[in-house]
Amino acid sequence: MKDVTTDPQKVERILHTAMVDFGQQGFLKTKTDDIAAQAGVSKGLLFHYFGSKQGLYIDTYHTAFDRLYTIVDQQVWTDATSLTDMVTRATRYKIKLQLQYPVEFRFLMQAYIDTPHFPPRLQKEMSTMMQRTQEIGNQYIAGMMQKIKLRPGARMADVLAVVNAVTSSIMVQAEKDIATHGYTKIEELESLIEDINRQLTIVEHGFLPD
Amino acid sequence: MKDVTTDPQKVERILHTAMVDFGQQGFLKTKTDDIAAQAGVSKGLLFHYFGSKQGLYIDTYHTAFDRLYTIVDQQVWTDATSLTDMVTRATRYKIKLQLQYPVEFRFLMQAYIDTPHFPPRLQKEMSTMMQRTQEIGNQYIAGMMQKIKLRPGARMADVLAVVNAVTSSIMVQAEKDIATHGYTKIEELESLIEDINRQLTIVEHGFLPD
Amino acid sequence: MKDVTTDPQKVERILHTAMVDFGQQGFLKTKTDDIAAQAGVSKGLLFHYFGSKQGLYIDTYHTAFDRLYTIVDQQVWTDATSLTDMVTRATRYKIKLQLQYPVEFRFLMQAYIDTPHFPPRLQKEMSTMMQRTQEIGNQYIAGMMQKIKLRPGARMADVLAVVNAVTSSIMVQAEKDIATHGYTKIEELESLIEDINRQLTIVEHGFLPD
Amino acid sequence: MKDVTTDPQKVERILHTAMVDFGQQGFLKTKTDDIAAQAGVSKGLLFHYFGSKQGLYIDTYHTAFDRLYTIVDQQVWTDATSLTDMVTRATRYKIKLQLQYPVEFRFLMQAYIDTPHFPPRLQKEMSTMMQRTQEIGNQYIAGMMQKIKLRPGARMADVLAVVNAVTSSIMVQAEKDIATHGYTKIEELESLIEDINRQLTIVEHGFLPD
DNA sequence: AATGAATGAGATTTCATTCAT
DNA sequence: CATGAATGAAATCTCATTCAT
Repeated sequence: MKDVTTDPQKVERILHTAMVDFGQQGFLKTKTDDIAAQAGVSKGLLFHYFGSKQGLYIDTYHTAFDRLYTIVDQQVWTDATSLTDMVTRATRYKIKLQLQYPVEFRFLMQAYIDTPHFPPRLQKEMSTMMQRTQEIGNQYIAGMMQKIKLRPGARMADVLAVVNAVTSSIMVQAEKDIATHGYTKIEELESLIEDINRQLTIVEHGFLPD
Repeated sequence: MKDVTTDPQKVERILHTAMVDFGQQGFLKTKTDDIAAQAGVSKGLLFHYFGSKQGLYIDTYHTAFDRLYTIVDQQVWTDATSLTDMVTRATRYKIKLQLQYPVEFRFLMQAYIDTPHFPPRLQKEMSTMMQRTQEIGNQYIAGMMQKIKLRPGARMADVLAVVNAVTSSIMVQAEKDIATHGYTKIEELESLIEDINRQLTIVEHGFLPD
Repeated sequence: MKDVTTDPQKVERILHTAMVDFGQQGFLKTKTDDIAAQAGVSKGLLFHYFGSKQGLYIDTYHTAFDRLYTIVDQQVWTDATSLTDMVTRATRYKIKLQLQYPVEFRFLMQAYIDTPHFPPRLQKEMSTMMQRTQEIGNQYIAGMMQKIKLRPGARMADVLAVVNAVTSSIMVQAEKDIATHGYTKIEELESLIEDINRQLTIVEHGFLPD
Repeated sequence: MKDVTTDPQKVERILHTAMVDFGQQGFLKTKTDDIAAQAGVSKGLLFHYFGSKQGLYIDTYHTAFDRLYTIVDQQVWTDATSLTDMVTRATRYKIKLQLQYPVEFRFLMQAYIDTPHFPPRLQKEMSTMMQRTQEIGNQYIAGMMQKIKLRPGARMADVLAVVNAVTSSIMVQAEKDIATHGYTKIEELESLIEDINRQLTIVEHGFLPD
């Protein structure tokens, strides 16, 4: 955002609207006219505050990112006793965040998917930031896994990949369920938590009989 | 396609170009001007044949879908001895298809991601078709799994979900590698096959020591 | 102009209108809407043909320049007997051109004046072309003056400067008269020719009594 | 300026900034935002004081005009012995003024050039004032020339025109040199004075051998 | 009097779609 | 059937001017 004096409420309204619209429709399909109208401000103000549509997108990204990643409480899962327990707890926590900040979550997932279709300048800027986000996520899981003792022949990188794959697919499912059924409470998604718990147990012990 | 007399070669060129462009840039960013120019036909013909940009997209989808799913040879993996072997073989076969039909593959993956951003009519039509595709994929894997005897406590649906998650993440990685490094031979992607083999072995036996 | 097929009549109408409007109002004040409307074409076509407002300006410049500088007939004055005769004839010829191509003349004079106010890219491009034009003009006059024998103490460069100054001021006056009174025939501007003739005679012989 | 109570310092700052910006970029390219920011006042005040951008331009013109033409010291050259001497001195004095009041000079020259591109109301108002300025300038020179005895056949009006043309072209050159090289002392422009001296000598005695 | 956030009319540019040939 | 020049609605962005404080 430029060094213009801004009305925090309007900024908030614009960013919120932008997050919703960009998150639902992606960058290209979202119209600045719509954002301004929905936020109850003039088109001019939007450009006065954010310079351009791309500038608004970037600021929206930072807002969503900061809101989510500054409140993450790592303590929730660091005292877990097993990987399954650990990742299950982390996922429950993540889904809670997703329920608490559905707009931010959706926007960030959308941003991740949309990046290749952005205008060049925006694409470049977003790619850099995406990478940073990716790395933060990996650090958390990598940290968790250092305590685990592996079965002979099982490589750490592969276990990480499997756990990541399972977790991602559950998070995508959570996103869909929230969007489709309008869930707002963690209880409504408890079955997903149970799913990941069982699935990770399979990854821990295998699905074949001994 | 409408009931107009068409020149098969031109239809083919248009559909191919559309598949490439839509697959690389998505629906909105792709310009009808570019498709017509690259296909060596007039823009008028494009609309004469396909009615609209959305109509062209739908026809392109059908073409890509049919080309891939009519040639799938299930025999390749149905005589496998273990799930890991089975899925690894299936994945290798899938990656071979991806190398043989990179344009169709890329388009379909892009279509899957893009669907929520389409204009309403297109979105509705695409969603239905997507679901059908999903189901076909699941049937294959489900078919494979019926022969497997599971460890007590492990549910079939969960094993299926884990295997799907692992396979998907590998396929996404394959897509990225192909796009980034321009791979054209299965040998260049053999390490990915080894990855999924090791990862599925972990899923079979677990990563914890007995 | 890009490699698009163009309707010569429409191109002609657009360029003519652009020349008139840019020449009267300068670059910034001229609106693409107006040009399109006056030329009887759609706004879209204008951009289809010329890419941008700046592109249209540059093409208009080339058109004006080429139309004027390809038809210049140097023979008119090269057989003159004295400098005064020579420059007077050249000026009459120039004013004739100005009457024949008032739009081109006005545009080019305006372009010369406007250059410093252009958008950066256009400014750069125009500056280069302006310089070229300047040089062509100087060559003509320099050519004329090589035959002249000067009074001791009078430098060629100074004579050139004085003649240039006198000629320029007459040309500016001609432009004003044409714009103000709507003159269309050389006869109506004959008094200006007489002015420059008398003024150059003064420059030849001085205004002081011997 | 309207009949509002005004803070003289702020008025001064606004007018100075306006003079610089209008002089450098012309009327249209200059933004009221920039003027207000550079003058350290609010945009509101600018409109409160001057009513509109056009109003500000007109007031700026008056200010520049008054500042230059009220301090002109005619004594400097009225005791000259010859026209060349007289005009050379006057030009040196004028260039000194230009160095002392570069902003006012540049603005007035720019205003002279820009006039035809102004919005109608401004254009009308400016034209009138321009004429007045022209006339004042002419009076000075005309005054100088009354003492001169002309060669038979040479008309006063023509001599005046030639001298004006030569002087103008030198003043334009001075403006360019100052802008380009950032000259601030009369010594740095002494060569221009010599130029006009030699050129006027040519006008006095002619460039042809007797 | 003074502010500067806010406005919205208006400018340039894009591109799916049409239609005369 | 085939063309591609032409259209104009719609999008992004600018900036003089206003007005609540």
